[in-house]
Amino acid sequence: MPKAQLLLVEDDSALAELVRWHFEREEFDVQHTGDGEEALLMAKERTPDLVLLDWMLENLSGIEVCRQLRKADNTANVPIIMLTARGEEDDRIRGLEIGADDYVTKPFSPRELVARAKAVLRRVRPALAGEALRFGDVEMDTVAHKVKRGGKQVPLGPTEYRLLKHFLEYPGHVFSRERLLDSVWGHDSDIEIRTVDVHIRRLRKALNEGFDSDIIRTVRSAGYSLDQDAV
Amino acid sequence: MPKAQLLLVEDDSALAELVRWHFEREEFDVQHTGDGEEALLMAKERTPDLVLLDWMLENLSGIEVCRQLRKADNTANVPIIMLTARGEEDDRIRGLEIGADDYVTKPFSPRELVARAKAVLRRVRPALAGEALRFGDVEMDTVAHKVKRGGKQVPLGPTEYRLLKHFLEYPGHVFSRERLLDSVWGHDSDIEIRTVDVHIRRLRKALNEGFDSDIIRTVRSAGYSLDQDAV
DNA sequence: CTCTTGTGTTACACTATTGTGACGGTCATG
DNA sequence: CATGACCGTCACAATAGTGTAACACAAGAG
Repeated sequence: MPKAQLLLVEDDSALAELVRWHFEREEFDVQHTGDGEEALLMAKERTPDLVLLDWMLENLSGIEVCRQLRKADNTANVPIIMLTARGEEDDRIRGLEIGADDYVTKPFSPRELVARAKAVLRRVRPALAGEALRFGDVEMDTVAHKVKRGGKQVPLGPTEYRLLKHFLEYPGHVFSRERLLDSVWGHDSDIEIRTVDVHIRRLRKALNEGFDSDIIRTVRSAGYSLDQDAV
Repeated sequence: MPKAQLLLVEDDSALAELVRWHFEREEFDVQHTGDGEEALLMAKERTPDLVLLDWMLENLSGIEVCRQLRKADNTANVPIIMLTARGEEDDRIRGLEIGADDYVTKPFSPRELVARAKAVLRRVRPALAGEALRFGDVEMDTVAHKVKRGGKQVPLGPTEYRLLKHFLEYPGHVFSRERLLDSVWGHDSDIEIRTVDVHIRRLRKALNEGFDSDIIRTVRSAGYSLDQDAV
């Protein structure tokens, strides 16, 4: 299983080390900085899977970092957990409204922090949390690399598997062919766009074998998405 | 108006009413029960968008309800926030590990609970966290490329979709046919002006199917706009 | 009321987009 | 190194969506 990339932004270095230790023990890959500006650069360069963000920073307030992260394309969807000494209700609400996914007040239990991090990750990137991905009656076991529909195993080729996985990670989202080429085939591949159609076709065929509803929706001139009810 | 469906499972009825009041004020549609078995039935019948789940229930423990919800196809992906009097770290961690998305200990601030609920929803169903375009009873989820009126899905072609999106982005604004050609078709297209009428017609037809009010207003010699009470 | 202008409605030919099956090549794997 | 699974591409078929014209209808001006 690939490790989850964690970006820890915290200027109390003793605390940072403690947190790092707990997360590394849980197979996270931890990057750390105490500086807001630097955090933004690091996030831009290598998109983390999760950000732990201290509210009080030297250069740039945590809340500002949070806002900036939400603005940039590559980090707009990265989950953020705010860490803070402030326990005021209004602050917590403000943090959540600005786009944080969770909010933990100091002093916190590192184990609970890890549990919360996993809960958030499970939601956003289930595959990283070692969770089974599922949508309707389709279930993907990312550890065993197996896919079932209605309890029956579905044989998939590697590309179909990655394609389905991508859809399962963002259930319901419509992806353009271009976007799918980027995410599933890789940023730099010079593959014909229509190749996507063919693999969608193969994926459909495999998934619908023995069923009469099609869980892949074609959105004309936009792309494809998962959908429970074939419209 | 399409609201987020909230299932509240809580056997302290005074508390339940308080929570209900706060969520309804925020445009949630709240269903309530104090019984675990009943909660499962309700969730099965009408899949909620979010579940608030008390840990201590009469029939079935909250944790068991949580587990059952995760098993059923239609509720496997529904986010769950656990409510509990227990503040023990181990309990919190256990709740999160079992698949809860968040965990709030009593006594909690209702406002914070609402903020947390929204944070979770924003992640799972952006369309329900106020990030969808809407006007009156028409709602557009730009991520899933879906349009609903009064909760019922409306099938639209690509051009109708773009046209409606444009109107929704400037609610109430009147656009001339020329302006619409520019914005929706592109300012270099050499399309007949009357084509706009035809697409307006198609959009109307699709949106008004099964309703008797027309939300598109014709402004004679000026253009079209969205309007709640156009006839 | 009648004329003129603007809008609603429909049918239809045409275009764009997507579905599908076949094919040759490649790459692991035994 | 032989074999089979898998891949990307293409050509053609099927389908959905588009623009236009023609006519019907409605609203205001005089």
